[in-house]
Amino acid sequence: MTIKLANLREQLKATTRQELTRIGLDLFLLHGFANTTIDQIVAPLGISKRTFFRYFKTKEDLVFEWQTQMAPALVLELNARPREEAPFKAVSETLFSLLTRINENPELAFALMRLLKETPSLAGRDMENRMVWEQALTDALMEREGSKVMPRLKARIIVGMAMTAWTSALDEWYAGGGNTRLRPLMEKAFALIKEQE
Amino acid sequence: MTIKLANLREQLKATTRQELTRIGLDLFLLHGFANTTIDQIVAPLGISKRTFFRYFKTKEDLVFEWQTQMAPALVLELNARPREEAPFKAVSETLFSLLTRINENPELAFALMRLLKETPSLAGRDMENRMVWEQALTDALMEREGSKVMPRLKARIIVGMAMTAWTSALDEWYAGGGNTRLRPLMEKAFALIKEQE
DNA sequence: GCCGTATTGACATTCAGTGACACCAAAGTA
DNA sequence: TACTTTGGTGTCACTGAATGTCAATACGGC
Repeated sequence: MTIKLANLREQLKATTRQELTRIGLDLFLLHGFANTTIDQIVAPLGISKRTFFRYFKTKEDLVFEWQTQMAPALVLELNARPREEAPFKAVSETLFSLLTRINENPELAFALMRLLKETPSLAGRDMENRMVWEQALTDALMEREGSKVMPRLKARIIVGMAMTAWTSALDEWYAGGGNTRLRPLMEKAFALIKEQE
Repeated sequence: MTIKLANLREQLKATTRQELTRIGLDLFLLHGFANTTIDQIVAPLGISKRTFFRYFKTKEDLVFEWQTQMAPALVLELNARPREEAPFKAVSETLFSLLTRINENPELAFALMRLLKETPSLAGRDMENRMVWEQALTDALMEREGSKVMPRLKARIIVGMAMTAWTSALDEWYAGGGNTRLRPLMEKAFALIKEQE
């Protein structure tokens, strides 16, 4: 995930952006999302509130940086799956690849989920982003299989089922305090989908 | 859906509330959600902006009145299903009961969907509300079957699959301009879920 | 060092949402 | 009927997110 830094300007921009997300998330997790003002976020960096909005369109965007970058990455992942793999299997494996990301820093993932759960507006944005994922994966799946054998409704449903497993397992993990291992839960969830009579 | 009107005060409140949603939706559909201010909504009724927020916590709440009332209604519907019905079937039929509501006024349903599609923040809230439905139905399903045979993860997945069918069919219906009949689409979507190998 | 362009800060403005307080009409009481 | 209590409302003032404008500044190429 390294970004090419053309020049000094880009470097500064990148670090500022990074610092803003770091400080912002810290403050959100500490005092809550609504109780944190933009002024509080920019103060430590000594930049103006106006500048903040040149980095992020909204306060919420700061929380979802990683998530919005995810959709294209998922599509790449899906396209990289072997051609002969069954549709549901391919989509499932694609989502499984996200697991490694979470396992890199489970505490952060858990903290973020807490933030989402206790801030309804953020939960809404979260759902909205998942819809973007679903949309992207649906399109990619149709592309992959050809819209003859895989009409939109069917693709949507296959993707939706995989996402259901993903979401259910993640929620279950969160409900358990984030202590249980996530992978076995995921596997169980995906297995439950398949055995559905 | 008739509400007991205890006294004059309640009557006035009810009609004001009704008028606010009617005018608000009209304006939203006409000029877009963001382009409509609270002042524009309250002006025709001659009430103050402050009063609006005594009826609705946020501007968004005005759009989702009916949807938020839906969760308890769905639970009742699910509880009314015959005991011997298979879990997935029972949940599916529960969601199917929503169809009649939509068919009462398809134009409004379509217009509302258009509003959701063209207003990301509303789409987020929509998803969030669906999560509330899912949560409620999951709890109800566990209750119904007993948490021994129906642990939370399993219940969540059954409900999630049914919701996937519901959502996919609805999206498909919207994509088709709302012209096709919704019920056959729904039936096809639910069938696709079951035949998932 | 000089210049064109991108980035930023300062300032002003709009609008959602909240808090405080006074006011009035409906509901309850005698 | 008159009196009190209560709920709903309007007014005013305020916070904070978000956006537009414009002048100042810093970067990169020359």
